Amino acid sequence: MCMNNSVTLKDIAKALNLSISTISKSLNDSYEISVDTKQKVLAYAQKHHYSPNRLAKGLKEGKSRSIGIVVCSLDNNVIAQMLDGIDTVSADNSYQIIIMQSKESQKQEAACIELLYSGGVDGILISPACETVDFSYLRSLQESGLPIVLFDRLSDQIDTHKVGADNFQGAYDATMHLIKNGYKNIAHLNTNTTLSIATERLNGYKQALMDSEITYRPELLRSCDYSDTQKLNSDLREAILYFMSLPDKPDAIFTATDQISTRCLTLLNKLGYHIPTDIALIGFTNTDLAEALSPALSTVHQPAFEMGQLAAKKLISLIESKVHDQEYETVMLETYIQARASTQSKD
Amino acid sequence: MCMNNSVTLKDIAKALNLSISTISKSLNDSYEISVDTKQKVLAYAQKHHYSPNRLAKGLKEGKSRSIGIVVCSLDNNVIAQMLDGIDTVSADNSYQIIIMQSKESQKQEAACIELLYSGGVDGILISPACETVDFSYLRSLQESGLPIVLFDRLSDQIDTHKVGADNFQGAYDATMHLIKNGYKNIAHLNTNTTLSIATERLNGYKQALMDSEITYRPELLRSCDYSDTQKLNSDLREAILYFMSLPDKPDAIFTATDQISTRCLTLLNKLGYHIPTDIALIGFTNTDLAEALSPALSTVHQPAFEMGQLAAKKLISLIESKVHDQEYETVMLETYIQARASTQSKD
DNA sequence: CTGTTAGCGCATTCAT
DNA sequence: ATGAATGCGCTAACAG
Repeated sequence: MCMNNSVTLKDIAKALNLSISTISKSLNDSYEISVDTKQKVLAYAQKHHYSPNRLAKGLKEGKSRSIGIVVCSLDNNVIAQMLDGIDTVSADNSYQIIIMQSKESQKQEAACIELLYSGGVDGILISPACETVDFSYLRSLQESGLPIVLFDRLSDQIDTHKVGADNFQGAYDATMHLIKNGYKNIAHLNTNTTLSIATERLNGYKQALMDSEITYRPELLRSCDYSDTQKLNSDLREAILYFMSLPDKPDAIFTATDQISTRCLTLLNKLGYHIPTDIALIGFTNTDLAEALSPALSTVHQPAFEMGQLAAKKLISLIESKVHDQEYETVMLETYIQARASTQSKD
Repeated sequence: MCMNNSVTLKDIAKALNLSISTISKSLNDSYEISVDTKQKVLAYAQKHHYSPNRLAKGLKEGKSRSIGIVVCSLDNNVIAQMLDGIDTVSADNSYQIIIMQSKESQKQEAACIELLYSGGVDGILISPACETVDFSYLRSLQESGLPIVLFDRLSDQIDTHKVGADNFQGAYDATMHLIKNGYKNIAHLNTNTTLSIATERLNGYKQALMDSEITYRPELLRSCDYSDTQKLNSDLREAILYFMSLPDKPDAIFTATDQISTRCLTLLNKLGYHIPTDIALIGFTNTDLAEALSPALSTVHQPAFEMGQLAAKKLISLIESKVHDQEYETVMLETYIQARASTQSKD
């Protein structure tokens, strides 16, 4: 009987009057064991619900068949979809997933990583906290042999496999969509973080303007504090009021994140602006409810589930490859635009 | 160096020319060790980022300081909030959480539980799959000493701590809210599952009708298949069309789950019905976007985060209590009604 | 074909 | 105050 009273090899050995290693080999279908013995052992094991102790196995084999995941938050639409993708692949490959939240704090993130590392995970999947600028700890773990894959929020501070969305293109497409639909004065709401996804989305926006020969107006860009919902809401509110107070006010807004997109819509409604006649709106978001919103919201959709799947696949391949000399690659999955009423053509 | 190249007791012992047990005792601040030695050991350990191997520790101590969680799906608003609550409490108490999805399949759920059990988790938090009717496996684990707590979806097939929402009252309040606002012909959309939360919500609805002296009309109750989104959508569509074709058609719908509520709203809009003039709508859902929907959706809100927190607390107390003779209790957390445009008063 | 032994990293009991 | 020895459950090298 082991820690949780389950049957162990020893128990079976005793019951069957065989040695522990014979049992182990039988259960692992070793060629050394006679068919007869194997059957006896297997039968007993099944009858008594034997299942190997993963802790012991992990300790012995130097791995735990578990993957550590660090995300900023669990209560988040897009992240939930990514986790779902990660879990699908992990489960298929018999890896358990251990999930931890950084809550956007670099310090807490480090604690998560440390805990996962000492917990003996075989690898780590991480979407860094927006605070995180220092990747030296992660790098040091990597150098000592721990496979790491970045997903969603990427960074060039560490050399490894990375799986994200093509944020530049997504932002470019969204802005172009607005322009094609007759909107020329396009504001942009982004986060005040240094995350690459923020910069890429901003750059996509700028490039679309440039390609359309629309002058970029710095006053139409506002960066909002992401630290908490309260602060985000007040920043957004302020930004919107500012935009609408401009002499040459915008006729459309492109929003850079799930949170910002949906909250912006809510705020515009609350402030009494009519979408899209007063102002059009398109934003990054994965919510299923986009079409049920008032008005139906045009969105840039990220392949979140697929990102999770691919990131998990990359990590598992890293874990299971003996030679660690594969070229690291960065994959950017395509986003797509879902046009709805909030960006109805002006014509 | 252990499995992931981290420093072990042995390494420190060798480096400091001391025995392993001295190192172990120093790090555990044993009274047997001199202050001098302790300091030396501690200094070395910190410098080299020693962290105990959880696998080894778990194997030795017969526990892993980890909690297994089984939910039907990760990609779900309400569940994400519950997981967030669970994680908060778990992290505070230095427990890692291992999350698995049953995808509503009893078979897969059993596999999850087995995996968690053999993984040496100290306890299991489970919200059973809607397919699950047989709790004997879970009971047998419990009998062999594994602490188990049910949350959200409860069952009387197993005797343990249970944390859920007061579904009866929530449904009662929602129905009463409709009645007070002048709606008398109230339809109800529920799942076709045998889950107690489904029955409780149905009973709350019925009781409210009864208390208001409104006759319950069986034709105004439809149960939809929950097996997949496709099926759910088509069932809902059919149900709505059926309701609206009735000679004495309903003037309001009360929906029993997050999925049903939001999809029902989307479908009503698509089918061209105006809410609430053609038909009012209130439902269980926790989405932040309720007020941004078209129209703003009245909801029954569940304290999902708190449910998660409380369930985790209960489980940890079960794990850490030496004597397993505490009385099991079932806690039902209060829901609350958020009234919005979709149930505007008829007057 | 089966059994013995060793060792993964740790805590702990029992010497010294 | 320190160290040697044991065992948690498992696999694997080696012996018989």
